[in-house]
Amino acid sequence: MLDSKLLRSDLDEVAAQLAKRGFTLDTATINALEDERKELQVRTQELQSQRNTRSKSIGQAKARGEDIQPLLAEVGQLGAKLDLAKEELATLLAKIDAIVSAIPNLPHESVPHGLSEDDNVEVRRWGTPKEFDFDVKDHVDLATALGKGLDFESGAKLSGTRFVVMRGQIARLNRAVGQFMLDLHTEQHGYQEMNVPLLVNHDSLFGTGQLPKFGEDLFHTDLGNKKFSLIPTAEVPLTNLVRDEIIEEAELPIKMTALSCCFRSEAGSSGRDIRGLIRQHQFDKVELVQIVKPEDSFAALEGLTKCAEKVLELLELPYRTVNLCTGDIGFSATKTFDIEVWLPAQGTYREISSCSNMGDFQARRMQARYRTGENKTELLHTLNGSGLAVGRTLVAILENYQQADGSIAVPEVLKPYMGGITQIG
RNA sequence: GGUGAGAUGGCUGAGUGGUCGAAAGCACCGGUCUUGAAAACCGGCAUGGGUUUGUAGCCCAUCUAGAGUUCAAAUCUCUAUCUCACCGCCA
Repeated sequence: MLDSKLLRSDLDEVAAQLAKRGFTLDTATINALEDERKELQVRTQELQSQRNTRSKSIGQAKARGEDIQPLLAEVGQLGAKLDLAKEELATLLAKIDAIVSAIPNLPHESVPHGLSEDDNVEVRRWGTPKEFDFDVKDHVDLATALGKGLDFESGAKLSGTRFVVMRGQIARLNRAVGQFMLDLHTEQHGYQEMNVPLLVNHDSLFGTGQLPKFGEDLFHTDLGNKKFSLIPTAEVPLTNLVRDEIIEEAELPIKMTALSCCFRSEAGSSGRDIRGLIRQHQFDKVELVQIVKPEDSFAALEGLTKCAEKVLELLELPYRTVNLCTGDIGFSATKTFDIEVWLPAQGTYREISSCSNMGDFQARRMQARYRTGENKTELLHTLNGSGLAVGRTLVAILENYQQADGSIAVPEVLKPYMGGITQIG
């Protein structure tokens, strides 16, 4: 959510910033509604003020034992006028709120301009893709051959397309990857391990920006009067921990990590990445979240991104890091780095982590604040990133560590998590 | 699932229709005192919004949330949510 003061004072500048990310702001409509709002709100508050003072005088007159009938008659018509004004105002505010809630965050000045992913800027590259002296297989063929380690047919039978059953050492490898990441971030990077609900309420989804605009990307439950949604990422519960809170400055920064299942409807991507583990309805992910003071957030983004990259470096998987352009960053983000891992079967780098600084955009929606040294409350900044997506890491390991006979070498750092075995198959 | 009790400012907690945005205590901030600190004393201290050149003033809203009664609601009514206790069921 953008600052409503900014929208009032500098609407044209906001529109110009948003245009950079391909979002057209209807300034004429907003201005018209805003004028109406100003007039109506002032009038409503004026009526309320009148009612308050008269009610007060009735109380005082009664206390003095005077006849209050004339006063009652006078205040009578006020009520009807006030009710009408309040109703009109509520309708108008709801209309404005619907528009403002759907406006994305402003891109930071360090974000490259561009309208599509072609304009993203690579900022660094690590590792060298391995040369294979045999025909590489993709992760589906590799894992299927290993005792149906990845079983998409069973996934389809149990649930449907975009679901998978993992079996044996592949299932264990998936668990090992998650454990390894979690241990790294808690033991080396100073994040606190968290375990959070996978079903959350609508307030939480609004807070991080999934609602109202992106409801169709989520799975929803509806049990009587309880409406929950499955989390698309642990960013939602972790970040919402500070919703409606005032944090003491000394407690900042807050750094949290969680390994969780994530659920996505993939409504807009039918036909994309149909094969394999890349785009599933359900997958594991280790999430990194930081809650920081405003002046620290861009440095924190660099640090958080580094933590995610470290996972790939320890796994010895080549990657590149990309500064997303204005047209490619997400709704709530002011700046985003994507980390892409090398996949030999596709001969390309594929996204495995997305690290974003949300600025105060989520904090304003959540009313997440901190108390400054001067005893004032100020909005926090929130950041999050995958550290990493477990399923996609599994894909990268299978494909990068495959050997000529179809077996998979176990990455050095994962051996303790795999009971000491050195290869699968 | 059943029964009962609750939900008030950063925390504890008073307040059952009329200057209540809310007593008091704690915490916090400033000051006096002190070589310094503590104690004591004095003062300050909620949030969101509107208006405005204004972090001035004025105004509005907020005592879990929503709806209602009333000229007037923290206070009365209804609904929801959450918390606690006991019972039942259960991984």
